[in-house]
Amino acid sequence: MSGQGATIEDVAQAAGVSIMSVSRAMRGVEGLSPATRSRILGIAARLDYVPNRVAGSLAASASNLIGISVPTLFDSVFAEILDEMRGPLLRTGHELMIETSDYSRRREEAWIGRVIKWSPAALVVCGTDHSRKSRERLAASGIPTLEIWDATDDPIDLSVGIDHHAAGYAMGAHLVSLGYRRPAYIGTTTGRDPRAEKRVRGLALAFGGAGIGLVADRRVEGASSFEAGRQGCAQVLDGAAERPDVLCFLTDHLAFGGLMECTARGIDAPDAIGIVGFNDLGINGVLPRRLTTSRTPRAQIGAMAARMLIAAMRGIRKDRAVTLPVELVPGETTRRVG
Amino acid sequence: MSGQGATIEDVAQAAGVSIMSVSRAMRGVEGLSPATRSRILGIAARLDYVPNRVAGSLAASASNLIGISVPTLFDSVFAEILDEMRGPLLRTGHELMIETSDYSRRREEAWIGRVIKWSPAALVVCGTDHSRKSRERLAASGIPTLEIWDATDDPIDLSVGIDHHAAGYAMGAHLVSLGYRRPAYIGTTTGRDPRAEKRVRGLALAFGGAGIGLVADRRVEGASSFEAGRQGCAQVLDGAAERPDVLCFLTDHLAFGGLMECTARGIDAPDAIGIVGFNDLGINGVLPRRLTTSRTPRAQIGAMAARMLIAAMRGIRKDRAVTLPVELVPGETTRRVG
DNA sequence: CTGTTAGCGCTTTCAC
DNA sequence: GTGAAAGCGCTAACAG
Repeated sequence: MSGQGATIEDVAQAAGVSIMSVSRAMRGVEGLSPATRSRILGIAARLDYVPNRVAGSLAASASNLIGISVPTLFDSVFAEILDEMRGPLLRTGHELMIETSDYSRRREEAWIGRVIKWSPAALVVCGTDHSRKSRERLAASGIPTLEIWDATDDPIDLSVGIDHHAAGYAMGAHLVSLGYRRPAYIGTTTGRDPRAEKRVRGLALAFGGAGIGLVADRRVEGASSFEAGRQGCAQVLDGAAERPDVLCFLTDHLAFGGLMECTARGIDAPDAIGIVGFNDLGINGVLPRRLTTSRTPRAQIGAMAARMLIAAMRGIRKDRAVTLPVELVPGETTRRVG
Repeated sequence: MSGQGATIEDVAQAAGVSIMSVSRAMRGVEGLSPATRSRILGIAARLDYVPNRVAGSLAASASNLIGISVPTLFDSVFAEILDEMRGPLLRTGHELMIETSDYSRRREEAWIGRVIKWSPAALVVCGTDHSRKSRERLAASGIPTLEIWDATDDPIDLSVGIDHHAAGYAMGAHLVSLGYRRPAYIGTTTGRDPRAEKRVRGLALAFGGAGIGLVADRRVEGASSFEAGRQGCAQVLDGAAERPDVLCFLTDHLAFGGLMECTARGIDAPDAIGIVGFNDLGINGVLPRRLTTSRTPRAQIGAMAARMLIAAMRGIRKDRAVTLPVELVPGETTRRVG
């Protein structure tokens, strides 16, 4: 039971028209005199009639649903992207169905199988790293599909994101130029995060170009990102044969945790060690010494994603693969050394 | 088009049975010999058949959807609650449809109107502050409805949350007992957050009992919670006729922003001023001086919410209104004064 | 501009 | 244990 809501039939009867006229009036499609249209709409409103989208979706083999899969809601990056997409998509009459995959391709694949049966108007997945079956299903579905957050030249359908490898490389090159020679990386073990791996590889490549390898590559799990960063930092400081001269963290929140650990040990940043984050998250705006980080365009990705999706649902595909720039933000947790 | 997925008819044909048998097999209902059941399931798997839930929902006037409305995804509190609910609910075959209301009763009401037409298996809304129409619709729908985060004696149907007023009062009483006499409150202007208002009233009541009023009640908007806290703190320090001796923030993230502002001004906590947060968020685990805060049971709320929902969908309603305890956590940003 | 006829893919109900 | 018939509430396609 969906409550005792009025059906299209009730409205048709009350208005003295056929249900098709009500259908047309509700959907705002052509072929109805303005007079009857407004009369029907008035009666529908009076009857508190809300069209049953389940029936509508089945009949039309199409729904107003937009399925969105993100790895997690804990990372504010995805919350920001989602929030930016929501407005435009809601305004065009869509409904969002959000899934979290926990960085699991298997879970993503299972979700695609389920959500596709809702005949969604569009699908959004995170990154470019999907199971073969997922890719096939998405490609064969004919449903507008958008890959967000990661950039690619060869999207399943559409994509908008940043070049994580380039971002990592840019930071590495920056640190090399500052004179850092013993870099360490600290991330998390939460599932596989292909974007993070790309950044590490970019970072390592830049250092490698100067003949330098990572002195540590630590993955930890913590109760929170902050805690993971703190623990990872502790482990690297305790464990590495060589004391790193710069610690590169998965995100700003990990970096802050690491910074707290260094401070607790009397290791001052940037004097005794460099600290680097990623994303330029909100916390960075209030720190006495801003983190050296990379500013990612989350809001633009979200806005662009909505725009591309809405266009694609109208059959318009202009830029299929959009790469947005990442801005390296030198902060006060690194300095010129050596 | 929902892709060229197999339909129930395809499976029936391949198995040489009627579609009813396939339907029974897929849903795992009684009335089918184990042999044919497993044969059908095998063929369905081979054909990659995924039942069309739109058709199923329409036919049964019931879906596996669970609609959930939270104010925002930016507040990690809701991300935590959602994450805890997701597992059990997914395991029982449900699909989550998450909406954010931006703390707007109007948006919540509109969403209820829409989601109800999906014949959801259950509905989750945040808090107890809904429009009259929302309450009526939910009550009349016959759909299991759960109000989370706020506690109430008189739920629409079910509720699980914390007593925000009591939490505010407890903190106020604690601060009074420590000797604080010039409390200020700093929150945000984001829509109306009835839970936050309850906490402030509880706080004010506790101080009022000692003949003390709030010297400031500041609401600010910032790019982030951290930034809002910093700005609110700056405004209170600049604006208040009397310098407050303790700053009570909406959440830990605002408190951290405020703490940074105080530090920047050379106002040390807890020596020169007290700082109080709410929720005991992850950041508090890595601070050199832990914030005095209130630990809210987000995970338990989520777990309990899922449990209550699953039971209710089976027609079982034991505890209709659950109130979980909040733990006051004295930190190192307050001290005995006066 | 408006209405009629067929379904969408599944589940309910009732036979067998 | 299994199947046939009759919809769920709506929209596509066509007729007038």
